[in-house]
Amino acid sequence: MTVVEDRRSRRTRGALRDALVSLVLERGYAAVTVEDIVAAADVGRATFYTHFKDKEALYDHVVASVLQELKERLAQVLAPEDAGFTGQPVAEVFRHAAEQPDAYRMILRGEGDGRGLRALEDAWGTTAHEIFSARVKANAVRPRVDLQVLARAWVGEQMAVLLWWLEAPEPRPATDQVVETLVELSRRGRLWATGFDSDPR
Amino acid sequence: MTVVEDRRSRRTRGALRDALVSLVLERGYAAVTVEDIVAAADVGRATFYTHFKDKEALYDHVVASVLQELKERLAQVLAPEDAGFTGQPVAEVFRHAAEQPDAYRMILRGEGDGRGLRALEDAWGTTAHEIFSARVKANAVRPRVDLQVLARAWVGEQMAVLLWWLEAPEPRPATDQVVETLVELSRRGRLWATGFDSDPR
DNA sequence: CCGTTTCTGGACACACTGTCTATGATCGTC
DNA sequence: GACGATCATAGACAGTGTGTCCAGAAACGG
Repeated sequence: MTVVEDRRSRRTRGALRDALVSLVLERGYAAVTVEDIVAAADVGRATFYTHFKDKEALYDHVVASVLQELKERLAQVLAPEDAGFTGQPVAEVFRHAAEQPDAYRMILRGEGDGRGLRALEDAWGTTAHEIFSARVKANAVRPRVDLQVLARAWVGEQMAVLLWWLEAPEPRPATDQVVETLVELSRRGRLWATGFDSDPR
Repeated sequence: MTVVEDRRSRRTRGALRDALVSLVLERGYAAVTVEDIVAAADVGRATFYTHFKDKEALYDHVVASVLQELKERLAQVLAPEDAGFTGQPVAEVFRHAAEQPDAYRMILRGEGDGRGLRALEDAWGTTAHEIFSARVKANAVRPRVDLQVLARAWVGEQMAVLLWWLEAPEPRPATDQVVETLVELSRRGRLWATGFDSDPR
């Protein structure tokens, strides 16, 4: 087995990936046919089926690639035992998304009947859970809220803001600024953002 | 034009709606065909097309029905000028979702390429924005965070938790308890949930 | 350069779609 | 309970996209 893929395969797969993503963003996943994809990628239809079983397999391949990269990045950021709350992991996700905004938009919009969305949610949620666990351990306290729920909530918030950010017209607000806002919300709560620091009632 | 729909139409449409939702939850939207739907609903295939243009139209109809109901409910809860933060609107959404959990699960999972998800996000987000605006006005402060972003984040958080709640094995945790947790997170921030009240960075 | 791998168009059976028509069943109403 | 209006239905139809196969052409890496 060769280490590096045949150039033709590489080119073909890349073209198919790009074609899928851009067509889905344009028309929606359901409205995209394999024939559309091969036409956009300028590839023979028979060729498609030598690489992927069907449209779904190509979609899953794209999602898996993105998640694989993301996991590797997050692993690096999380390496130093970091019970503080620097927002590093969040920033890393935003940076990654900025590098391939289209794929992220496809996933976050829920294209593909939300399969990519759920996969991203799981991957991100696992990281979130680890962060919260470390924090609880470091503070030696009993968590006030079930950590699974907390992780879900946190991830849901971030994914929503990430999608908003990716869909915003360019030039987008600076990554650091958005991340800083998210961290502040986690730190002080949402009421802080619309009123006084200590809220009566 | 008659006020009440013909009984036959009502029955047929209801059966189609239920069939779509349960099939989608079982196999995923893309894997469900019109033939499957009419078989499950025990309706002739020709009949389907007298009511809906295609599968997508049926899906949109279901989503629109849910959102319509939700809007009416939220309007009632929001009627009293309520700048406090009672969590009433959130509780109302959870109650509504508990009444038709399957439709909500279909939507929140992102089935239908996320179209329902986006529609729900918009409806809910509008309400959220109104709530935050009222609060900012009541406190006569300049919001620290763009209210659109804030609304997005809030809604994202709640939708994530709602889905978790709906997918949880029965008996589900009590609505009030989950809502109370969400309100607390908004009030004090997420760090509070995993540590001490005043957190040193 | 040569053996291997990939690409390709065209043909095929198949599943599902969306439309139409004629007939029978069920409705609301008087 | 009878009647006109509306709805449900089976079956036929052409059309579109799918997934598989093949044999020849092209591009690859060593």
